[in-house]
Amino acid sequence: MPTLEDYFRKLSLHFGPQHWWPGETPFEVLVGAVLTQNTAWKNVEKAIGNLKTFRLLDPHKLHELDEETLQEAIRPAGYFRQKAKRLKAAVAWLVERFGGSMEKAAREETGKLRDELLEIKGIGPETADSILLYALGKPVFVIDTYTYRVLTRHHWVGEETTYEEMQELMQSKLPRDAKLYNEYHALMVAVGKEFCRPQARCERCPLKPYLPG
DNA sequence: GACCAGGCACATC
DNA sequence: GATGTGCATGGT
Repeated sequence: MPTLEDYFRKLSLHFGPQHWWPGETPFEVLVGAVLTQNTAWKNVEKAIGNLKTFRLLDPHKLHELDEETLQEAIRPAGYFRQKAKRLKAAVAWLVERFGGSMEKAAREETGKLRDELLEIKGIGPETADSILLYALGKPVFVIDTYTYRVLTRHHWVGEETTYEEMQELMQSKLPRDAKLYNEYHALMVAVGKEFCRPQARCERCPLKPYLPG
């Protein structure tokens, strides 16, 4: 019976290094984490490209920016009215709590940061954990729709398992290592995209044979 | 033209 | 507590 570490090795061999998160700075990762909610990354790239073009990809700039202008800039990412509000809320937290510095934020304790992020309207567990892991380097395993699909299809967990339970499973069975969680989650997305779509053909999935279930 | 995409908050029973 | 719905653009 394969272990989660076996899965990691198989995925690494098949897909190679993933170089996640696709963003140049911690703040860009935070912005991307909000914009990618239920949205293809391709669309997020356009939105972030707009922000860069107008030199708006900066905590203080975004904090001062009016919401309508922000909406227009991020329109390609979809749900642009909601996301403008959510981004403003996240940026306000960063500016007011840490003077806009992701480096300062990274020095705060992980559990405290997670609680604070979850209090922000529009930031749920996945967005919070993506920020913690990929922007702040905290050892937190991110569960997303692909991770959920891979774990359930391979019978690691049942369909009804909650976010926190899956996260706890991954973290309890793997060493507490941000680099490992980073690469592992990225690989989950890679295998999920190619082999674990809703109507997927699993024949060539590198994770076969599945666990018995 | 359906279906899907690195979710989340809120309404209603 | 569980179940349903709105949010929106863009690629396949």
